[in-house]
Amino acid sequence: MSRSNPRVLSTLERAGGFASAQEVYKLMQREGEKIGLTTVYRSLQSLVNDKIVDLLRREDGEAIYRLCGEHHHHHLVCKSCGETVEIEGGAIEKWAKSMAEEHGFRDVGHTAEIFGICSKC
Amino acid sequence: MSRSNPRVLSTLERAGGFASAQEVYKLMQREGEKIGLTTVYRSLQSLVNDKIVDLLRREDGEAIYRLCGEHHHHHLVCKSCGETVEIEGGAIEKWAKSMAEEHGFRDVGHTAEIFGICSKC
DNA sequence: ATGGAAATGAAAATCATTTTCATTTCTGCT
DNA sequence: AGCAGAAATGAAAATGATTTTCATTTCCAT
Ligand SMILES: [Zn+2]
Ligand SMILES: [Zn+2]
Ligand SMILES: [Zn+2]
Ligand SMILES: [Zn+2]
Repeated sequence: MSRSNPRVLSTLERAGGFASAQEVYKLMQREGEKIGLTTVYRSLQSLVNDKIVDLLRREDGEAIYRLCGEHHHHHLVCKSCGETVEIEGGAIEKWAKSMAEEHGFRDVGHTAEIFGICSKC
Repeated sequence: MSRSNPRVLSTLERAGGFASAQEVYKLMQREGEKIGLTTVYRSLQSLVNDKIVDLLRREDGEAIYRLCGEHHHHHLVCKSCGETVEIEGGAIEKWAKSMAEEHGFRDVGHTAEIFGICSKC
């Protein structure tokens, strides 16, 4: 396992904490950083392992990486500008738990995201 | 736009209503059906457009297609065998709506899935 | 039957991601 | 400083799903 190259994390931050590997790579190129695409991929993977960033998927399946607080939470995302608000999911947590119990499922997790258009857009 | 080849839908049903394009294709091959991979892709896309199947993503980003009732609902999925239960999301609907309002978002939608291990597994 | 539209599928193209592997950089030790 | 092994790096090739191209076939209405 390789450690994350700190410039990758820093670039992801600069990108608004929300970008694909290809985007991070292109951004670093434009800014004159000398780095290989492979290292960008490896660093982002490593950040995901360390739970420093979330890995999710665009509609087309491309992986996007998002900087992320440490506790369990959900997101409210602007479909237009990408602005992301971390929100608490109290109601979801209970819903997931009760639904799982009702149907006899164990070891349950869940995903929940809200997306729309933010007030600025 | 092309119409969906009915044998594709029928195969997806036979697969348990849950498969990737590649899997549907391989299954049809094994069963001696004469069909091209391109047609399988086109048919599945068309079924998604018509909202007859859901399109979601495996962890690795591969698209999987799932037969699906017609009204808005959520899913409880077994990570082991893939068994899927359609569930109502009353609590989620309210949560999503209130969170969105609270942060000034409009045109909001949401996704929510619960996954765990079913009682059989 | 006939002409145009829709469907089909083989092959090539695309594109994100992973793998390979040789080279470079780092680290601890003498 | 000098050296050895470990870790990091990145260019190029490989992979694999999905899309595009395009020529051919099937349908359908007249
Ligand atoms: Zn916005
Ligand atoms: Zn939650
Ligand atoms: Zn199961
Ligand atoms: Zn809902």
